[in-house]
Amino acid sequence: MPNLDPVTEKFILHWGEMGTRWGVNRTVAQIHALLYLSPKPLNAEEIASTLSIARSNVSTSLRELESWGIVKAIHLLGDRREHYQAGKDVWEMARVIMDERKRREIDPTVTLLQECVGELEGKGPSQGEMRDRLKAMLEFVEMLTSLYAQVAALPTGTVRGLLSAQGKVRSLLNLGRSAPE
Amino acid sequence: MPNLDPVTEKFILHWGEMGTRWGVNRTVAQIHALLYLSPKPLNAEEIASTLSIARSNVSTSLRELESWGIVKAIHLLGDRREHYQAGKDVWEMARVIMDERKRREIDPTVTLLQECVGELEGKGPSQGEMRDRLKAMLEFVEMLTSLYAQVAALPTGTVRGLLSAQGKVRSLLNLGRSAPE
DNA sequence: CAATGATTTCAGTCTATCCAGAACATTCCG
DNA sequence: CGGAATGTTCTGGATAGACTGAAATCATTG
Repeated sequence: MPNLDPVTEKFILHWGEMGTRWGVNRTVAQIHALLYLSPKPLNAEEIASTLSIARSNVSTSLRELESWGIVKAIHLLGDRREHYQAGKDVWEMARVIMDERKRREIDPTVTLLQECVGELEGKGPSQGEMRDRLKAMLEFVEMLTSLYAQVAALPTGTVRGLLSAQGKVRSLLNLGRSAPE
Repeated sequence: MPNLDPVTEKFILHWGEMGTRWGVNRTVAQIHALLYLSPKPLNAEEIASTLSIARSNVSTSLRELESWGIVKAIHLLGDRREHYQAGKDVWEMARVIMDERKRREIDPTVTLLQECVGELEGKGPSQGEMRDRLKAMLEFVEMLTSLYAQVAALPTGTVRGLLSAQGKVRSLLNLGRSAPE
């Protein structure tokens, strides 16, 4: 396979490193980076040779990426092999990833916190402080969830507009509350 | 040291597990969970025996937590040992962690993306698509950064209010743009 | 239904990270 | 100064997870 363009390689390596810092397998992240930049869908063999990793590794990593919903397999006419491509809309990609991490990690955490708070109800004031802390944590996570859900539901373009308008969030949020300072 | 309350233990174990999923050492996360729930500051020895880990491990983990700025060492009168306590305000805690991860991970990513885009300027249209992708990614990260900065700058109470008002974000954001649907 | 091509599964190996324990350093007090 | 208490650094062993290569499975086509 053609040797990697230096810029592509740089990006792939960084993306892989970034993955490990956020609990994503390095290889999985690298494959995703490669597919994201690739102008055309790639088959498993191309991915393996480009990144110098075993085909079996590519196979499992691709399944992982598919389970996250950010890589799709497609078929090309006249080619039996599966070809893979990554979603190109970064906002959509982020939304899918966040949804999935919420489902896998945040939701169970909310459940656990609810259990913890529940089990402490009726306990003496000796544990009152602890219960308050757990409650605060629970409320925080629920708040984040709600905030994210609202932002994620917005049409893509709307949120993009925030970039151009510094301070917009503050002024907007103030509207619904007490008088602006 | 007194055996752990079952609820505390449950929370600590979950928090440790959660940490590993987000690139945080399990022990580090567990110590943080313990300190967050503890009604009083704990010294290294207490932490070690409560969690059944080596003192050396506690020492390095505490330094890690201090470097993140979410655990502080304090001194008690008449006690030579250092005692450690975690910040109690979850919103503030999240802000500190996000700031730090931005500094350590997002900022370098922005730099790298800028380099990548820069190196592709002037290259032929063969790489045009790739440049557009990298640009899109760069803009997305910068947008997130800006959005986060704006939210983080808000007084704590303001954001909390969002929890009670479902759909508020949408209606607020619409104000600055075209007519609501 | 063989034969070839493509993909997945699996068992074992390898490696990065974590962690315990020892050695070392520092502080405090008699 | 000696020794106890506290805290840090270092080294080597243990472990979880990642990765490979081979074998098995599945699909396609003549």
